[in-house]
Amino acid sequence: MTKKKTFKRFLVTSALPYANGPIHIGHLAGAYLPADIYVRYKRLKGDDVKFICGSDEHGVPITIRARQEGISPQELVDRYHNLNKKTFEDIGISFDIYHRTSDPLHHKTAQEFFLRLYEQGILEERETEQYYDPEAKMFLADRYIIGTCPKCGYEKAYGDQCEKCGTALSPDELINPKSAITGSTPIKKKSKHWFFPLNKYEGWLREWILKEHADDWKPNVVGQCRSWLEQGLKPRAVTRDLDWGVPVPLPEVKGKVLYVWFEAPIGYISATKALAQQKGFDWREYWQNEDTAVIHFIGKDNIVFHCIIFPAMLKAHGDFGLPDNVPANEFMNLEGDKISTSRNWAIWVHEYLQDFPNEQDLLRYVLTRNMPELKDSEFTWRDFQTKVNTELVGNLGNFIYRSLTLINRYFNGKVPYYPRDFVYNWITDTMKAVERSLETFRFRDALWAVMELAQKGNQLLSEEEPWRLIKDEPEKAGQTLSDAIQLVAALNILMQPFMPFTAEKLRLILNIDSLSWNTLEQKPLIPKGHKINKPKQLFRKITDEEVERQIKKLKGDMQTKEPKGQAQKSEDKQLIDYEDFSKLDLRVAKVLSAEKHPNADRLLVLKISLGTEERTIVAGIAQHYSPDELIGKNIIVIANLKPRKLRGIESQGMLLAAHDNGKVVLLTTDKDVNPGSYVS
RNA sequence: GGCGAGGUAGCUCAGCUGGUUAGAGCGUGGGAAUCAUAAUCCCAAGGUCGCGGGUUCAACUCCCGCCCUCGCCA
Repeated sequence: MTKKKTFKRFLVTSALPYANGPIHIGHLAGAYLPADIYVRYKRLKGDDVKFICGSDEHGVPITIRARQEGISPQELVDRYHNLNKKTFEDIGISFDIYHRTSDPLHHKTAQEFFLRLYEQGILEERETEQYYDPEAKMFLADRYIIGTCPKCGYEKAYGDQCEKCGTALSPDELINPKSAITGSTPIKKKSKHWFFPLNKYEGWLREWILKEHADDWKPNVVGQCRSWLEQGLKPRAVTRDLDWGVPVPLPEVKGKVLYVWFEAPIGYISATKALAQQKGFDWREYWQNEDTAVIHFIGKDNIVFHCIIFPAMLKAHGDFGLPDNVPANEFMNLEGDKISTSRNWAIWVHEYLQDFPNEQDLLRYVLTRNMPELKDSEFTWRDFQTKVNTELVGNLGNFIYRSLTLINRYFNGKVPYYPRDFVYNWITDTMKAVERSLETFRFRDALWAVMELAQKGNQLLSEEEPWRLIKDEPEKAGQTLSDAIQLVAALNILMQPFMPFTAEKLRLILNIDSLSWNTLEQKPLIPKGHKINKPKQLFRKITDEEVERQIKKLKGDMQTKEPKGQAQKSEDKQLIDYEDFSKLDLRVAKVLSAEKHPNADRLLVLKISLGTEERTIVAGIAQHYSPDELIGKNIIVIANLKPRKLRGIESQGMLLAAHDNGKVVLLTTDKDVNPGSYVS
């Protein structure tokens, strides 16, 4: 924050989620939760803020997916638009509007934007030659062309890259190219397109990002932009040949739409317009007025679009302001692995809401505590449990509950005295710390400052022991509890942006209605004589069983997916010669001992005998076999596999097992044979 | 391969523009307390700050090289 500008209005956006799948915790922690916290805070302060989002519904992946499922693209996006809209509502992401890019208003807005650039002569017209699938009647993006890799001979290389040998390819290099969609042979076809000359904005972008925003944007954001700018910007096609999307608004043009990268971010503008229509304000105040701060919350994969491409578009258009900040987060990993939609390695938010009904704030809390603000972070169910049980239940919930219980018991629910001065100091210090952190997008720090206030409350109670004072010096006990309830009231306001559901519950218990941020400076927050309601627990503990069930669900989901992939792979496997097979040294081994791997849930460490020698092997079968039932068994191992460390323990071989729909069954011998016997 | 971000206590993470004994939470060990969902409070132990050089009176913090992770690009 180099210069503190004061803004009259805030326009906050979260990345438009692509409407071909549900929302997972990585999305939430990256772009939605931080934005929501920020917006809720701004609203509490009484600032004028609009929170904008919506579904991104165009593009090739959606058409492919719809084709696979035998439904129309519109049906597909309807499904995920509705699901995601509801998911966001249920988890408490308080968008002022959740719009969608298939809406006519967006089509119109995007087309007008295009025409403005077109009429100003900014767009460059070019004719290109591309592959075309005559059966599907569509042009093919590089990755939808499959053929034989000229380098390694792999038959299923993509038009942009061979996954086998890793070489970058162009579709022209592929031998025997086929359409990935219909399998037919694509033909070359000429097509006319319009390009946006990004290169012309390079100098301006350098100045704007690397100089003006070098200090107030996050280092990962500036760094990523620098990376792009150093490599040089090139003109980018604004249009493409496709029938699903925003049609190019030129009379002679048919079968072309605006490219998603161009049209989707305009969705922020369309959504604002839609909201303005509903609420009756002028949308231009939020996009075309210097007094408005535009803030885009996104994940790190989206930096280039929000910091380089979209600003260049806005600049080219001429009427728009530019984003003031783009606080991109890094990624959240899950149980030691990257979140992956295709492998189903994810916690889907709508499923969390089913498994933990009315416990939105537990997830919101843990995701915020571990938000990937500065680097990739890690979510585990164990950690979820620990944080909920120790911090939410043990610290925050406990302080509030014991304070209210005591005041209820000893003073009939009435606040007996006015607080002492130090309480006001604690509260204003916390308020300032939270403000400072939130204004600089340090959500974890902000939340922690709140939790520290609760801890101070616990310390106060421990030191002064009102339950003891009540016997001989009841007025002192009353003083302590009057202090405590001020802290509870402050916490109620402070937690509001992070845990709105809990804040609402607590508000009812406290029997208060004023919730504005300014109340934190009010003396007292709750007056003497105020009557509170009977307290209830705000949080509950997460049990070991719940954690285990979730972990099992996560891993099970993945396993049920695997067989499919493996079956497909086995069809892909090429025929081999006997020499290839004879390279394998397969042997019978006897299991001497087995124990759990100290650092991995899924691994067992086996000591085996090969007759002449003993070996250690590490096998991923802990979920299917207990160590005890393995001892003494004959198993089949590959004895000449290169040794490899698995979670710190070297595995000197590999055992064989059959895989069936998530079941794993060891191979063994029909009759007993000596350890070390060859298998062929 | 190029560029960017990161590699800090057992785990999850903070450490601004270089400056006294590198921090927090959890976990671990010990103690106090019993109002509170065996929750709370106090104390302690735990780190070659990825590796190797260099600049400096002084580097986790700057420079160079290397290794590893993630991302973007080709």
